[in-house]
Amino acid sequence: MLSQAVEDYLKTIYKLEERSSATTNEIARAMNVAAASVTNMLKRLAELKLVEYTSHKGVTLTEPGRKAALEIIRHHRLIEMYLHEALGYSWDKVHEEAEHLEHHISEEFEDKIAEFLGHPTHDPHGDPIPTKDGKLPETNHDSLFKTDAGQTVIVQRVPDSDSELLRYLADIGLKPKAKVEILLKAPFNGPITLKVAEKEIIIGREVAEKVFVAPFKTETKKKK
Amino acid sequence: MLSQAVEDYLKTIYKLEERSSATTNEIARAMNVAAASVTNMLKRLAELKLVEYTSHKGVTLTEPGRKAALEIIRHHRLIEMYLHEALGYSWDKVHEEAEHLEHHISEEFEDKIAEFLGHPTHDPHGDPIPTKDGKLPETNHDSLFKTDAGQTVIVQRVPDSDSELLRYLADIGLKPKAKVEILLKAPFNGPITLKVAEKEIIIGREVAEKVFVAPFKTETKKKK
DNA sequence: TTTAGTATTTAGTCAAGGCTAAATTTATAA
DNA sequence: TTATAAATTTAGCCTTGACTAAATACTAAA
Repeated sequence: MLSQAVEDYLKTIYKLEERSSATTNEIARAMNVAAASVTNMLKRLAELKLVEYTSHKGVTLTEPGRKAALEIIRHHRLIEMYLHEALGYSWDKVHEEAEHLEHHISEEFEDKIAEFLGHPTHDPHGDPIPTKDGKLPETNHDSLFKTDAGQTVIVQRVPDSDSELLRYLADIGLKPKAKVEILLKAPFNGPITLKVAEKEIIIGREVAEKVFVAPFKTETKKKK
Repeated sequence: MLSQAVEDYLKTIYKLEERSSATTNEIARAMNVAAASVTNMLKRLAELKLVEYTSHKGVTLTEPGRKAALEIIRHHRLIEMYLHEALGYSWDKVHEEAEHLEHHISEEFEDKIAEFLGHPTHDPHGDPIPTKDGKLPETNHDSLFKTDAGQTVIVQRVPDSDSELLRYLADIGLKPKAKVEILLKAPFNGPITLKVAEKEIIIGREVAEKVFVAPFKTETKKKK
């Protein structure tokens, strides 16, 4: 069994690899530990064959490393969903609890809650839940910030770990599946005016960059 | 926050104190660690003011130590109940999962599952669940082994950690709340014949010593 | 009260994971 | 190409919790 620390490193590396590549410093920053600690751990992970490590060049996950990372991510997102759906946690509180529990549940627990939830594909923040055999749908949504005025979109995903942001987003209705019309974008990366649930709201760049959306398609119903 | 190791020691000490007193060797045996490791830990626990430690004399929990132990036990038993009731775990599997989870849930989680369960007083094995303010009802039941033939009793409690035994007990109907008539006790600590749910069953000493019961009272209904 | 046996503690190790400070490597800009 | 900055690694240290082997303390029986 992998230690919690090892699991946390793998998860972090996985997420960094998604965006670009995982270097010592980036891992250190993401995990809030000293760079020297990371170097140590990377050597150990390499010995465990969980990563490919080249000194001064960063790391990449091996196949077993990737599998392990996805397993933890599956735990995390299933637990978030379970806390929200079964225990009535608000969506800004699920991340922290899941952050601990993800390392300590058994396969049986995982299966039982997945079953209970009807094998969900996404967590409450719109993040996809890896399948048990380690598959994760490709998702590559644009942020609200990059979307042009005049478009109508559906919110797909928001960040999961910033409670304050999540409370704000819930407040203004920017939750996954919400329909959003982009009314106006002020020049020079200024505020964006949206219509959400019949209400007009104005958000700034910082928030707009963190809300990911996909185009709304009217004729999504396939009536054959 | 206390480490998992510290919590496990406190829990073990608490349970040993219930039966008699907690000595280095007994703790070592109960936890499956070397006695020297226990000595080390006892010194640390004493520094943390969680136990009173006198060299060569064993330990007793201080008030904060007792509180902490009861909190873990509350977690454990609530989780067992939750796994059983909400997730359909069989009663022989709840202990092991709870053994891990008990260290990693938040106050909020504790409260949410207690709420969900309607603030239960006992876990699936009949062990009492400490209240949030650290109260635990006195329980001092006799075992089936110590009960005389001819008596009718109600099962109160069975051990929680022996899966095989639990499966056997479930099989023959010896679960908490079951009504049991003691038909016959063979001499020289021999087999005991019981009537449980209209069926006659025969159990040996080893099992009888592990099932705790209280006298059945017909007129328990207080109709004023 | 001596002695054997048992319980306990001491001493010294080890691995995991963290840290800081110093050294080194790589990258960049003049 | 060379100086400097930034990234990374090395070296050495710390704490937690485990271990074994050796020393010591307690207890009970002769």
